[in-house]
Amino acid sequence: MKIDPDSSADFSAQIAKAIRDAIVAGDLIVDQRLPSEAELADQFDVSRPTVREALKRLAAQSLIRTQRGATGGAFVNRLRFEDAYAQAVTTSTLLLSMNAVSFDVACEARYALERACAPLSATRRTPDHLATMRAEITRQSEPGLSDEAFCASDVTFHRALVDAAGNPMLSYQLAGAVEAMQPLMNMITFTARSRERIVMLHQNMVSTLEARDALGTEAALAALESYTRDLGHTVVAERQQRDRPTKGAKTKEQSSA
Amino acid sequence: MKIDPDSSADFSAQIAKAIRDAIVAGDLIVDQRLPSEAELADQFDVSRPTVREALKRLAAQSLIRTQRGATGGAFVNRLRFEDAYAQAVTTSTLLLSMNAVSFDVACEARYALERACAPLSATRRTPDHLATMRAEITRQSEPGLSDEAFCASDVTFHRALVDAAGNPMLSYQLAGAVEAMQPLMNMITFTARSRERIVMLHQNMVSTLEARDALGTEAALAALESYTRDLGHTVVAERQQRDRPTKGAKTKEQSSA
DNA sequence: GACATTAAAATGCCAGACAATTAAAAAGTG
DNA sequence: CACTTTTTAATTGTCTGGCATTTTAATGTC
Repeated sequence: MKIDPDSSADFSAQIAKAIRDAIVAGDLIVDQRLPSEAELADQFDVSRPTVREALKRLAAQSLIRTQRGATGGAFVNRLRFEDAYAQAVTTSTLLLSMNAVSFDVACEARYALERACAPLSATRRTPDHLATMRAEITRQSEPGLSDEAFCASDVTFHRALVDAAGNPMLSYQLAGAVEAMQPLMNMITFTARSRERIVMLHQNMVSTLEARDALGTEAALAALESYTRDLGHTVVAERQQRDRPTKGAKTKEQSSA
Repeated sequence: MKIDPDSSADFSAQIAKAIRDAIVAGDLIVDQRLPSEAELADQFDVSRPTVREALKRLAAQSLIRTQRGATGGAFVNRLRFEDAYAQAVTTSTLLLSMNAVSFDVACEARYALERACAPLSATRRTPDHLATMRAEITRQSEPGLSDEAFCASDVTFHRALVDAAGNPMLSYQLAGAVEAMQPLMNMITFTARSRERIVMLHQNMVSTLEARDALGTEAALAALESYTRDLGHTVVAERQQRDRPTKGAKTKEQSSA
């Protein structure tokens, strides 16, 4: 293993890339121990702090884990779906908040993906999934429920719908989309939405799932999307009406809380 | 800002988390300069190398960028879709190769997601998208094309299909799924597949897109999925027949190259 | 005013050291 | 011999201090 001193990239970035490539290529397999930091420093001909910076980069991506002690060291980590969720949610959240993605676009993406699960979920849903969804519907019907709790319950409900598809890869891809949307949806719609209507649509979804009616589930999701996007338009329109009269200020509908 | 010396996590992990949370929460906005490493070391009451490790963790996630020189430092990075692609592809690739995800499951997830784009793509596709797809079909028809080049062209084709939906969030979510599948699909199907058939299905897709026939596009995708999964089953069956006669070994159909 | 020089600030990198942790080896003990 | 305790070695985590490099700003000179 060698690195290029003339490269524009930092040593630590180059070393991280070399190790990452080795992992992706399968040259380093799961649970395999990497050389110690001192050995790596020798191999790459850099100092130990530089190696450490490289290892921290990989740790940030959950590609390795480190253990202290005599038999410790850095080990290739088995990347689990749960580990990948958190990163996907953070990334999606920042993509949404930093790129002026409109509520409409985010909403469309989310429901398009979710509808992709519907046929599979209708086929494979188990009683457990239905029970989870029903429990969340019950929760959503409680009068004293806070807005935060309602939204959290909403996420759990939709996660169950996605998980019912029985495809972990699909669940992973959707986790980011669904969870990242939550703060955005909170902010836009919690002032205006009708919980009764949402609960009704959720009930509709569970019924169609129980009947293994894929088209019905898709239709219910489409209805929920339509309602949510209408809400978004209404809120945006209200804001424009409220903000515009005073001045012609260019108000970006960008969230930052 | 403070960190907990009793926590099980490393200082650098805690510091990275604190800064990451501040970015996600919007307390640090895009292009804002973080305090210098020395100042951060003072604030968190740790040494500079520890701060540096934390910053490298954030850099690995493209959350910050660093600049040298007098006005240099660490700046909050605007996370772009392109930056997020690479991470998503790496993560998806490793998820597939490390979690014994079967070809069938991966394939199902990929085409489910892709079908989710079909209605949008059929509505919004531009002549540019159609031209890109046609160019790739032409390329895929060249007799001397290598397997690698054929697969790369296949990815480009499907990327165009996804991009035609005109939703960057959707494109981002699908980039990982489509590109991560490439190595897996290569390995499984390149021995057995019929390029003519794939080209035919691709042509079918372009035609239906041009006609803005959403259902037709979905059907073409479903046909391609069906063909691909059949191929996968055939290859797996052949392998089992080849491997089993010698011994009753439990051969995991797991890729690692 | 234009250009060269210098200074300052910041990251990138290094050497060496010590602390903390962990497991294995060694020693002791009944 | 079996068991417990102690020691030792390996490894990561962290700190101190320093030097090199890069970039901008200020300063001086003609």
